[in-house]
Amino acid sequence: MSAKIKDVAKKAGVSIATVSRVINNVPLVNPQTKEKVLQAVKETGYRPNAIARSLKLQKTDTIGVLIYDITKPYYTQISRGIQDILSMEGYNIILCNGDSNPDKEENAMDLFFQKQCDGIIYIGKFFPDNIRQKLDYMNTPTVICSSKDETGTYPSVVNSDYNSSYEMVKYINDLGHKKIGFINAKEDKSYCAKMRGNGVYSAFRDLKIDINDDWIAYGDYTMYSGYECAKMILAKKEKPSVIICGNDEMAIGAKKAIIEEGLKVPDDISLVGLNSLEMGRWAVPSITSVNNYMYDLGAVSARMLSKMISKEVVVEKEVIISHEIVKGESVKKIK
Amino acid sequence: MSAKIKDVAKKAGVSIATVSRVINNVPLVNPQTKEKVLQAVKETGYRPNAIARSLKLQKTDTIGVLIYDITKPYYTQISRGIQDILSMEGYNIILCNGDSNPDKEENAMDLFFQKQCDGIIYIGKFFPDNIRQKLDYMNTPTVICSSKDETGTYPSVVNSDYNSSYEMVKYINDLGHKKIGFINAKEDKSYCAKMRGNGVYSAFRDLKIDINDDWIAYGDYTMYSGYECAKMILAKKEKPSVIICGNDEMAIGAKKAIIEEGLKVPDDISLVGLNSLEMGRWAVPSITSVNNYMYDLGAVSARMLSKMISKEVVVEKEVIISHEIVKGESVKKIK
DNA sequence: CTGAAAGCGCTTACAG
DNA sequence: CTGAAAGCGCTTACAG
Repeated sequence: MSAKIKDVAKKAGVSIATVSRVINNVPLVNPQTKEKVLQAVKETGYRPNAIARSLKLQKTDTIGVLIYDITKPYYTQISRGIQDILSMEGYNIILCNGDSNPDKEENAMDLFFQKQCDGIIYIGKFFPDNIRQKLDYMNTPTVICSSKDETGTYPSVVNSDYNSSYEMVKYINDLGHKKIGFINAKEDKSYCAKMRGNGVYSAFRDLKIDINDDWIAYGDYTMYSGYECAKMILAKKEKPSVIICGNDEMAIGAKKAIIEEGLKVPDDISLVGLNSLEMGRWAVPSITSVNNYMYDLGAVSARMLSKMISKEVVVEKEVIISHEIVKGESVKKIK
Repeated sequence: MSAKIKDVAKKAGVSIATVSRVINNVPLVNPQTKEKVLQAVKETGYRPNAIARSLKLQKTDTIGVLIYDITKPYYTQISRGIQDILSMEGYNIILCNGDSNPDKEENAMDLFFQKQCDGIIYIGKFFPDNIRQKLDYMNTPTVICSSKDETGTYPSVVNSDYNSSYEMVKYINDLGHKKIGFINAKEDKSYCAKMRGNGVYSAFRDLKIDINDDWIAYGDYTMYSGYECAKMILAKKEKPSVIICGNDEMAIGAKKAIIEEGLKVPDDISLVGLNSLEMGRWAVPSITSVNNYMYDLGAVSARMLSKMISKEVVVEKEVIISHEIVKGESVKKIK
């Protein structure tokens, strides 16, 4: 059995109240007493039981993090940003994968509630109503990361997907591209996909770029789906001069498809992504894409949550993380 | 304020003991009483406080998972395997990144101890002595994943790195390669790197393959380091016919370097990795590598820990996960 | 079948 | 400056 506060008290010849005060650095303790206690702590190897402490204090220093799928690089980066900041601020993390599965997500919320989490970060493709309802009941400080609470109850931290996608279209248009293909993820199942779609189509409109339905396809952000979608597009009689992919995974899949068709990137077809990943930068040719600072997305969410927990006023209902176009080798200038 | 067991008891007109029995499905409760309680639970939205429960029961259903860096694909996969199994078995997870940093690792162990974790999974490049000492004191069921406790105190789950590396050398040798380069990670800082190195060099010896020091370089498992190491090797007068890379990240970096030198993979230089990743399979050309079943590595660790916690006898001191060579397009047959 | 009570390991207002 | 005691929200052996 490991040492309890009682054991330390006995060894030091004081009450458990005094031991507690020493452990928690409450001032007014006689230096000699303190010394005795510290000595007893050392001898017993005592570490306070955080569970007992939490029960008394009604706080756990634990944050529930529900993430779509830790395995996807985009989310992995976000989660690392969250973990680093939260751990710096003295919090620890219970992590669950939601997989956009309502049951898993609700179970995670119940867990966070029962575990008395001091705060919650929800990271998913979109923010569903059933989770909002749970949260309303739970009444725990919560930040929505990478999607948005449309009711405005919970603050959110998101990418500047609309703007970055718009700029990307403008960028390739400036290089002479008018025949533009677009492989996006389903826009009704993902907030990112919706915003990226909105940005792309707005730019099409403003720049008078015709939409060719033959060149539009929907994947699911995986490499394989990018490959499949590109195959479909390349099977049409006329081919686009560039394909925009909703993320770099799909761009990498599309690249493979293009090469398999005996075409070259960017000589025959240019390729861009809308969310830069390390592997996109190391691909040959490297993928021109958008750096969304995923790590910062997580870090900012964590800082915001930490403020909310300490009752600091958080005025922002929505923080939009900036972005940057990362120029790779996958785009050719036309004429 | 959310409902406590007392509120439910009052509403149902019973004692808290009875509510507790209903919640925990203790048989001998009168069906009508049970019904009343269930009704009161529903009306109040009561969820038992897991912290209070843990304090009384002296178990938290929480597992501390210390992982090297959740951001690296190899570890991400392991962590997902752990999370899926543990969550199926009713456990939740506190996750920390160790970064091979002794302070971070020790802090994580203290956290797991104070949070009264029922079990621990340690996933690092190697298993350091300071952590073993902490664990000895903590006396918590622990599994070491992807490295090994050389003292044999804690069971470990590892890849078959020695065998897979040996086989890989044999495979390329069978294809006619005798001039073999090797980019590994530092063998004294990582158990995997050591075993992979041992396998490669044993095969060199058995197959009478000469080691050319010009073709040996040490990276750190990142793409960039693979790139740098390959550049170094390619700068020598004579070039190898194939380069073995300790993992696929380094292989992808090396590929970039080879192409930048105006050479082709596999026509001029073949390339293999020793740990297959999805991105390696989608690279062009795809990387011949070893599938180490990283997800299973995590899953098996989790199952083993779960058994240990429920006092089932775990006889294995070491589980070695099998592997499979994944043939890609990055190796040419010579003559 | 059900309730009163002890106790899990802490913290802290209250007295001294 | 220090200690006795209450209490955080549960579970369960004990009585009835």
